[in-house]
Amino acid sequence: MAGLRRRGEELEDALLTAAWAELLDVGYPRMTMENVAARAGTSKPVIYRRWPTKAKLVIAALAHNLPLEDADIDTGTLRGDLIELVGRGIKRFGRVPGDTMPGLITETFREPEVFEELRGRLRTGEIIEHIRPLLTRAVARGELRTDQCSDRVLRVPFDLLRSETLLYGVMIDDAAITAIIDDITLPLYRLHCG
Amino acid sequence: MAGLRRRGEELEDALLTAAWAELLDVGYPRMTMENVAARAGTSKPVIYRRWPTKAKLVIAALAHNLPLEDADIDTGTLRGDLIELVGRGIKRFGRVPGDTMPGLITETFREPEVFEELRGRLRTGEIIEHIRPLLTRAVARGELRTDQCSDRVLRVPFDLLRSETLLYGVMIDDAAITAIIDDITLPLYRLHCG
DNA sequence: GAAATGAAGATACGATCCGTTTCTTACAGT
DNA sequence: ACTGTAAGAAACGGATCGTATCTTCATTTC
Repeated sequence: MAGLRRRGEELEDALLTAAWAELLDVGYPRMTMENVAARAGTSKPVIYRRWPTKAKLVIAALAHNLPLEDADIDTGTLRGDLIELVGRGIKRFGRVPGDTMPGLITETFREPEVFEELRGRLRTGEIIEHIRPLLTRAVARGELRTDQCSDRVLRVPFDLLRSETLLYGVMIDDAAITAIIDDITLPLYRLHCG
Repeated sequence: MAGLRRRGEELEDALLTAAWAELLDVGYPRMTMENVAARAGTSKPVIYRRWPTKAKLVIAALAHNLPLEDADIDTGTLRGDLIELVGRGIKRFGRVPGDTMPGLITETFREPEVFEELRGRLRTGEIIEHIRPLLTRAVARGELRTDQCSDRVLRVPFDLLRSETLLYGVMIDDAAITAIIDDITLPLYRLHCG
């Protein structure tokens, strides 16, 4: 219309940003492809040429707008490191509308490929690789004896937080975090690695 | 049409049973009110006269088809009791299609009233009241010193199982259960109540 | 610089499904 | 038998997904 036609990365950025804004504004179920297109100043087919479904668009928007800050954590104590790591996780996911993950899980449940992609982003792989370095450093400091323990034990703080996030809404305050770390996670780690 | 018109409880049972069967067959997102009505041998308005939304129908169907067996558990040890309790939980939720809970959460997120109802069924109330008696009995036997500990600690086994169920599908084997009980739950309970 | 290629953007469409409305007809209580 | 309430059938409006069509611009290629 205005003789200005975006292409490539510029257009893609606009779409993912629009999708993210729409998600924040109205939540997953009320986010429509039509509105995302309108917000990006374009039309639906432009979206569908890139992402075949709403679920895949949202997954792409998540990755685009919630980059993993893999910055090293080193507060000097295992407790401090854990609180920092979990806090970042909360801050990161706190920005995701609470209905997004359930929405994605529901929609992709019957599509193994997309569901796998989603699981991969939440599951062991990513999370464990963030926790284990903290343990290793704690061992180096003498706080623990070994960093060898099962993934299931390592995952505990994140599994608990995810459970609370999904069920109780997104708001998790500092008291909840310290409770999960001090009352549950640290004792477990000490038991298994101390 | 055939001159046979059901009423009251009989009809309601047929509807809830049909909803449950439909849920098992095709999962939450593909379950339609139309098909539920057809399966029950009736029509949509009959459903909508009882439950105003799909979400409420499904919640009712869950309650109808997954009765809480509140039968007392007393295996003689806290470990045995916990494994039994968790096992029942798994058997119970293992029959719920994996996409049902996320589907309900997604759809009811913007409807505080229904969402509250759903939370109430999963959260503290129900679950805690099932775990605490086991603790009390363990105290009576001398296995623990007190049954006073935070709800969050008590909930741990169920939160972990829910997390695994949501992310990894419904299949949770006995090894996972005993790992959650022996490596995580019991040590925590002993720490906080021993 | 002109032609060819390919994607942008607008519009409209088919399909599905929710929840509602309307209307007829059977059953229950009096 | 009479009457009111709810069952059941059918059709509708609205939203939204994903697709198809067609024109128009921009980039690439000669």
